[in-house]
Amino acid sequence: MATMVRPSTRNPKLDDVAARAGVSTATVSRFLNNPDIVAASTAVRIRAAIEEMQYVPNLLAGGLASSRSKMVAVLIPHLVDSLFDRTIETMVEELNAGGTMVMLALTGTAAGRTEAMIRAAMGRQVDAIVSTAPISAETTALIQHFPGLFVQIWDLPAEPPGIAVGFSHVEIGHNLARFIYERGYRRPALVSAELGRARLRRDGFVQGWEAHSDTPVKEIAVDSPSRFGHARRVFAELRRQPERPDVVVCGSDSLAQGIIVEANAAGLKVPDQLAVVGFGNASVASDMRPTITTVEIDGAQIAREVNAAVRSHVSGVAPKQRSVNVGFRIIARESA
Amino acid sequence: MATMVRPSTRNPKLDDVAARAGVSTATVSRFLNNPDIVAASTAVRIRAAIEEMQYVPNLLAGGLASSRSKMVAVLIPHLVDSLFDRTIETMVEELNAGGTMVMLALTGTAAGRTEAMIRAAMGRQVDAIVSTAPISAETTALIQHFPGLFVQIWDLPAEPPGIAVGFSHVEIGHNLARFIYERGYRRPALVSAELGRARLRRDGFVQGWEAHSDTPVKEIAVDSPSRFGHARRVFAELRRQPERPDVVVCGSDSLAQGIIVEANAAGLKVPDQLAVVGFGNASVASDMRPTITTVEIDGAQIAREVNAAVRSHVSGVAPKQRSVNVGFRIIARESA
DNA sequence: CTGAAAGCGCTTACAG
DNA sequence: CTGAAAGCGCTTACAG
Repeated sequence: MATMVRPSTRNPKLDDVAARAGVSTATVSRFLNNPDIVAASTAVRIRAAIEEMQYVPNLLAGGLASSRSKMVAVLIPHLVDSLFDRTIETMVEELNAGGTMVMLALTGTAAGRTEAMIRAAMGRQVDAIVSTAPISAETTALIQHFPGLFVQIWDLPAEPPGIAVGFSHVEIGHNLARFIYERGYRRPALVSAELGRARLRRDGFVQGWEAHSDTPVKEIAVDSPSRFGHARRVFAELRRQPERPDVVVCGSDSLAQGIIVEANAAGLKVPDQLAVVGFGNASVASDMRPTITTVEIDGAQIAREVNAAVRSHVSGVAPKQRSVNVGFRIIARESA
Repeated sequence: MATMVRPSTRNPKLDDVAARAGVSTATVSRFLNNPDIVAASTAVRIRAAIEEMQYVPNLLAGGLASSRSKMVAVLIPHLVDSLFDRTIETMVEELNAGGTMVMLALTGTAAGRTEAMIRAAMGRQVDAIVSTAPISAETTALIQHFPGLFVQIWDLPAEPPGIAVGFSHVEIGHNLARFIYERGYRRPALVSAELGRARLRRDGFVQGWEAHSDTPVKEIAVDSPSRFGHARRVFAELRRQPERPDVVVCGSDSLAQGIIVEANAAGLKVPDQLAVVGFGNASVASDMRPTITTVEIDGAQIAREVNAAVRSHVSGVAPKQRSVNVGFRIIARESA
């Protein structure tokens, strides 16, 4: 039953600062939110009072009164082995610098938790919700009641519930097929998760490949997300093929890295005896030996586009476009 | 100037639900926060009203009134290449499941931003602040005014400002030195960041090694955090040594992985010609070829201990202990 | 440029 | 088990 004893001096509030500075609470509030509209001499006194009292504004009260919480919710499936880490990092850093905090919600890969997390975010009156998850019909209905900005990222659905910042997964698959073909490879294996966007890239790849060649694409499924640990099983399966593939297109750079390690262990030269392509352009892609040919997604740019849209939404301006396509780039390196 | 037009039907609030259910707002509030104290028949009506109106409680208002925000702030230096990803993931998942959201704040490796982020968290009235950062004297003064629980993790300072959940970095270094020696290695190289906890592990290692051997430890500095990309330079420096080290102790598993790749590329067998030790027991440690000998930190357990402390703090019970030592474990695998 | 006052949407003693 | 009412700490038209 022991409760932590606290110093009896309660933390100062706006009234205390106002009293000390000899102004009204309204003026202190204005100083806090819009310093320019306060007289310079008044500002000096308020600033001093705040400093002396170590005043920290209660942003729950502020948010309630202004209906702007200075919080943004970000929904991702997982944190570990995530393709989104660079995007999240850039979003958080930039928003933090502007005084907005990020609520991180983990949805897992199964459906269901996404809606609960959206509710949790709405309950906190966040200014925006940024989600990597595809949105179901029921969830769309919920989002209609969300007064903030809903941003779907890493994808470009035809009719996003809010706005979208992403790229075309089908197009990536398509371009990868052409790239591989033009490099002279003729027996591709595709290692891919079977759901969501990985599926879209797979579809694009298979379609694209069929335009060039009659050789079927050898497909190997892994669970999502593609990771280093999948490599052993995948490589074993590759070796079992009667006609050995000459290139493996992977769902992530870490899986590609794993395949290279397995190939080395088996005495296969990459890319001469087996070429490898990754996805995401993680830092290992350029640091691995051999360096890994991959698809670059500019996660930081996605973050910047999102933040710009959030800022303009908060200041009452609707984003110019419904969808922002940040594109992608195939980076040819040593592994393929 | 175009602002998004919103449906005129404002979102329902507690009064609306109360009116619909034919009870007072107090009763709805009780139902929401403590369903058991409401009569079963009343509960049925309230539940129905909430469901029909798709009511989402405003937790900013709730937090202001109750001074419990159901938010916890987590401060880490970076998201990418972070040793903390498993800890954060477990914390977020568990807290989310209990209706608490996590505010993620990035502090960078330089000082200064930590205090700003603590202020930002305090302003949002978070129930707890969880930080991986060492705390300066001024920041400690600020924390005195924080009514929530302050938890320092991944370390065990003698006098934490709040509570601490972590382990001894010096002890890890010490035990690693003994482990290496007992395995028969005699010319260790230590690759480590020079600041913070990496520095503590380094000190423990060097001290521990001196108890066994007169051979000095070859030290190579990298910037924080240790990562795969450092391997090329580090390995080159290793090869330049007149007396080649027989084991490399790394600051992370991904750096260890990089050293193995470099060794392979140079035709050196791991562990026969060069042994490698990692840190953290990331999933690659067990998936790499050879598998990587490393130090396991149970990040998920740290998260569970933190969450338990937060829960008890919120229910008014002081945590039993000031410090929780979750320990560590050296896992011997193939690489050393 | 500044102040008095109403209001944001909840929670919680207090009384019954 | 329930209700009336005060209060949480801000913001913001409105008036000057």
